[in-house]
Amino acid sequence: MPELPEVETVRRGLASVVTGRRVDAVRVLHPRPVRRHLAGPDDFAATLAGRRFAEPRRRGKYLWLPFDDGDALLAHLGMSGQFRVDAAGAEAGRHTRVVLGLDDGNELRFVDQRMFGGLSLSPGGADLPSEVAHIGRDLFDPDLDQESVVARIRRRGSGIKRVLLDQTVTSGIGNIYADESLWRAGVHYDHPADRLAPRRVRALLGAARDVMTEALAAGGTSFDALYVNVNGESGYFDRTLDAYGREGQPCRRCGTPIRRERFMNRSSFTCPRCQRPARG
DNA sequence: CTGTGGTCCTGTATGC
DNA sequence: TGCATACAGGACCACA
Repeated sequence: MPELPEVETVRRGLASVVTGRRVDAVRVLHPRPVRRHLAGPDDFAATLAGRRFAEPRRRGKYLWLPFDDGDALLAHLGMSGQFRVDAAGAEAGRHTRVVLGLDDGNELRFVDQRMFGGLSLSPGGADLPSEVAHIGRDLFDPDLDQESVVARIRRRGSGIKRVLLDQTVTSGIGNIYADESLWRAGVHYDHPADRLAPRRVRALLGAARDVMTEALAAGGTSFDALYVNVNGESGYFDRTLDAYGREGQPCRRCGTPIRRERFMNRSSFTCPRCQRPARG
């Protein structure tokens, strides 16, 4: 489940291997990941050929590979998307969906089992694709105005986890890091956002930034082969998760068994003692 | 505008 | 053994 630290790990991996490389032939093996390219898979392949990559960029969970002509290849990994860089002759896995030949004999391969992710060409999108314009700045963005994020969060009446997962408020947080941040800050997932004091919201955002910084240093979180870096290696941050996936195991702060509950049609892991629901 | 719930996808795990 | 069902969930969209 690629969230900000995993996408940033991929971005860094791509930066060292695709920057300055020219795209040769492109093969689309499955049409779904290029569904946002309305002119179709063949046009997608033809329009990419011959362009040269600049340094990959990211906002939240969106990743884009600018070309030196001002356009960009926009990517979202969805649930299970991966970028792999392999020698052109190397065997490709069965979930390989799009292959971009590069001018150094390598191939950039977009691999995606569940195909929630995808690629598209963003005209003029080198600096910030229009498709990403509605996404809020993430907590690693030097231009983030944190106090305006705090204010936006506190204008919302829904549960705080729903607001954390709203990528237009601040981006990059998914189900795993939402649960981890809430655990660290001692906040219940369904606490109405507009009933959290400003200092608690600041603490929550600080916790989110901390946990994602630590995850990034560990190369990202992974439970299986669904998230890997561009060399096919998994991160190991899952060994240090405090809440997510720890149902029945003792809270590392107070020893109370972690509880799993359904919220927004997904699992939420909380400590029933450290994260009390709001009263009323 | 805000809030909510359905939908897309496939592989793995579990139940009968 | 085999079939059906649940589950994983990010982004988007329809609708109240």
